[in-house]
Amino acid sequence: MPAETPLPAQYAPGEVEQRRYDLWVSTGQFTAIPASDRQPYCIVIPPPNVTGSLHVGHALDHTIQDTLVRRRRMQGFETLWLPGTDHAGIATQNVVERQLATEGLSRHDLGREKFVERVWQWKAESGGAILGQMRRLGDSVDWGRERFTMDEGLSRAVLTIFKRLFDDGLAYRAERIINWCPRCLTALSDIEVEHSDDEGELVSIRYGDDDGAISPVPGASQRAPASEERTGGAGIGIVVATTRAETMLGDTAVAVHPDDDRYRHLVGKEVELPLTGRRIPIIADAHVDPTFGTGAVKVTPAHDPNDFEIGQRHDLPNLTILDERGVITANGPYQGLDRFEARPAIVAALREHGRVVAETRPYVHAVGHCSRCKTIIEPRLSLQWFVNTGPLARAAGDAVRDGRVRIEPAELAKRYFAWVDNMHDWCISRQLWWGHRIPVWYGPNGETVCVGPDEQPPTGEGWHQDEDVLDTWFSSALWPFSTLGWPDETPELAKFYPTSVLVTGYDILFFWVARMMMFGLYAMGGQQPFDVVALHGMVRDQHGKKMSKSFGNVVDPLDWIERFGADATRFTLARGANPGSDVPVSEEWCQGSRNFCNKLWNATRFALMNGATVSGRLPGRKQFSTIDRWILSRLQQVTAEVDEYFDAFEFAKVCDTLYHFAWDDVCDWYVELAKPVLAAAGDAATGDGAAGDAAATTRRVLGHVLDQLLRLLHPIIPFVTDELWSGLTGKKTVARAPWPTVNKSYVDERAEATVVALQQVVTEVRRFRSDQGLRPGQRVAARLIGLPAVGLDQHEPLIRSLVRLDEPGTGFAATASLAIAGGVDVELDTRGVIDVAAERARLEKDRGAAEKEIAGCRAKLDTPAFADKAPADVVAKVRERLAAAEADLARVSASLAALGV
RNA sequence: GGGCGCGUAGCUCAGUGGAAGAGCACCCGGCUUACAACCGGGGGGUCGCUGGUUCGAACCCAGCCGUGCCCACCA
Repeated sequence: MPAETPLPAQYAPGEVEQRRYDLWVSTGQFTAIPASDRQPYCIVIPPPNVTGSLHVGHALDHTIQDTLVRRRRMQGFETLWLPGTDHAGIATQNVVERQLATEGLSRHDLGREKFVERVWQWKAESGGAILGQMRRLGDSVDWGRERFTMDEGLSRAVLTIFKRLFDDGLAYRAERIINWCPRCLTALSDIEVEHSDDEGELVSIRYGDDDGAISPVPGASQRAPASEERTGGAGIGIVVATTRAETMLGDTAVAVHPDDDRYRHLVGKEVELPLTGRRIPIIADAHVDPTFGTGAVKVTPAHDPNDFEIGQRHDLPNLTILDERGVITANGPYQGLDRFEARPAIVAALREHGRVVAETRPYVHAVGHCSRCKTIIEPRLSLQWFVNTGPLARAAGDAVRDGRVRIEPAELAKRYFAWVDNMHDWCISRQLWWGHRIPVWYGPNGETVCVGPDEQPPTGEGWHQDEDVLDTWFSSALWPFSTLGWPDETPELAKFYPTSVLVTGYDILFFWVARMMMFGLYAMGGQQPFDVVALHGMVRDQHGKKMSKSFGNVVDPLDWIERFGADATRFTLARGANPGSDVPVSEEWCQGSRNFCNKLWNATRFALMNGATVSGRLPGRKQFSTIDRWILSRLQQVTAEVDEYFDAFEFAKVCDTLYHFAWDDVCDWYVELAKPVLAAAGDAATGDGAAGDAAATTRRVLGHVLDQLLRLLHPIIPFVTDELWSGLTGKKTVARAPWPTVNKSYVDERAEATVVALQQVVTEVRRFRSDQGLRPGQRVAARLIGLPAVGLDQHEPLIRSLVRLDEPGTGFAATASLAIAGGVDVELDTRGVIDVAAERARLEKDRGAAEKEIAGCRAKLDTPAFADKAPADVVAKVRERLAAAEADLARVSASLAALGV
């Protein structure tokens, strides 16, 4: 008799999720204990911006991390998943500045101190919303160890490392050309600049005297014979090409290649700069590409990085003609114009003076934009702090090269090397107020003092601190050890550093991963910050398109959690997560995941209604039916595969394997095959010993398989599995239940082969029934032939029960014959119901397939080289296939004949 | 300009030397009391193109076509 079950027929995630999460936290499931003697496993979360909310990219990133951590926890590791947020310099400052703007205020109205106070206030009130959202997703982070990149401890870490870099000469201040955002009004590092191919206008301008002018080379990039380019005039003139005409106001030279014969005679002379009357030298520098344009370059050291370098080499003056907002400061008619207003104005003026040679032409070239606000970057000469990345980057590259750190997938290591091996110095100062202020004081007599965390800054007349703050990625780079207590020697640091794995999207390989490597190795005496970098892709829509608001294809994970459940959301993401590749998702797929959760729910519900048991040892081998041995064998195989895929970060395959095992093997076959066994015991309620024992064994095996399956799925879909597992076992939570291990003694290939044969028989009969249009309830008399040969003699009643075949009674007459692989034949008596045309079509299809197979096998075997060179097992396999196909053909032909055609 | 991928069923993707696979979508039949968020059955692909290597190629090699991404200081 099926027992009553407390479970409703459908899984309702909402209430379960909240209850389970509270239970996990209140019972300390996520709390790490540094003093334990368990093996450590640690992941530090990529700290989301404190301004952020949980988007689908976080959901993917967190699902992967949570899955890894939960599995390790079940495996008995001392696990720590450390949560926290990033102060996100520009982003946060912008948020608060916008808020101020609604009050008609700017940050300057408040002043630095008040403004920073205001940001902290904002953070206290509305920052970190994402942390609450992480609970919805089920993140098993240790909430007792939450950190913030500007909290006291981390600030101390920042000051400590800065001081060390300064003392080692690796942090330095210099006047350089940096990337400047004229809207954000701050310097940016190279990676905060995004390049795009924009269309500009290449203008050729003649500098100097008319008669000395040299025309641009026809075809622009062809080098023309030098002799023809020479002009004999006494005046000096030269033609340069530029896309940024306004910068000519800041030119301090014209450069040509030293070996360029066209210009050799001009080097060392001066030309007059149009519109200004200034005279500037013509210099020779190897940087100039003689094949580009005219082979002569205007040099603007204060507004172009290359020109700056040239200027340094030739001791040219740096003439700044733009202010921090990109407005012309040079005296003259253009003063006060924006750079993009000045450009056409200057081209027009040059044209008026007859200085524009030939026509201007459209020119597509890479233009840098601010990654935050998309404003076009203005290279700007200014005094900034830099990190000399040379030795740090080399160490960061070596740690991967020598295998101490593994990048997964390995192909992305190439990108990593390309970057760390060609890194420029890192500009770390930002002209912002929100962030770690640079701990350097300048004295009245030009002194520069870097003040460590435990030192007092110099006092007295004329001393002042550097106004700038550090790049937000500076503190992020310390995250793997600063969060564990560095620079103190804490138990956490001793236990959990190096961290085990760093999970993040490949898009911040450069921003973050490489820098953590540099600083981790530097601060921790050459110890890497993590052993493995597991990179995942970007979440995309079901057509592989990037998610964007303008496309309207953005998925809100909280919406999915609300409608389909956190587990369904997680499963959908994990199911698409192949290492390093992008993850397509769609609402339909999330529905499918929800359905899967519901399937598990109902399978467990069935088990509970039928008294499945989970306690005590499994019965001895002799008690198992072939079906029991099959499912237990499959379980071992699945457990092994899942472990293998987990270790390779192949989450998609973990999901796929468990999905099919759960749905196909457990639900569609094992449970269906268990029903008659359980029903037989029910029929013999008065106590048929054999049927009762078989049912008890089935209950125990079903309970065991579900118990193990729920454990295997728990890291991916923690909520539903925990609810079901605790219902099944009566225990509180599966969170720390031992992870399943493979028991090889349960591997049983014969049982697997037998059940495959059973499935073939059943499927074939079902196909026949379907083709014949037989009602599900309609019973047909049949004779099953050849079952013993495939080990199915014991299971004939089971098969009959599954496909509703009666024993061949008196008057049985075979009217159809199903030839099934392995020599099994099912003869059916379908008098009165058979559809001759349908049956003929079915058989002819089978005949065609058999004939094709035979032809294929023969062709192979008749190739002499095949027999000679192919391995014996391959040849044998083909012979087997041929024999089977020939047998099939014979049976099908006989059936067709019997059909009376 | 340099580098790295990818092209397999309508869609998204597995498969990387020996019989073309999955999920979803589609078609047919079913409320068979765990589940209609389900069950059973089915159709559908010269594996981008062209050559080559091999007894054998979706898989290895070359070229081409298409497509995506990353890096980049050619004015």
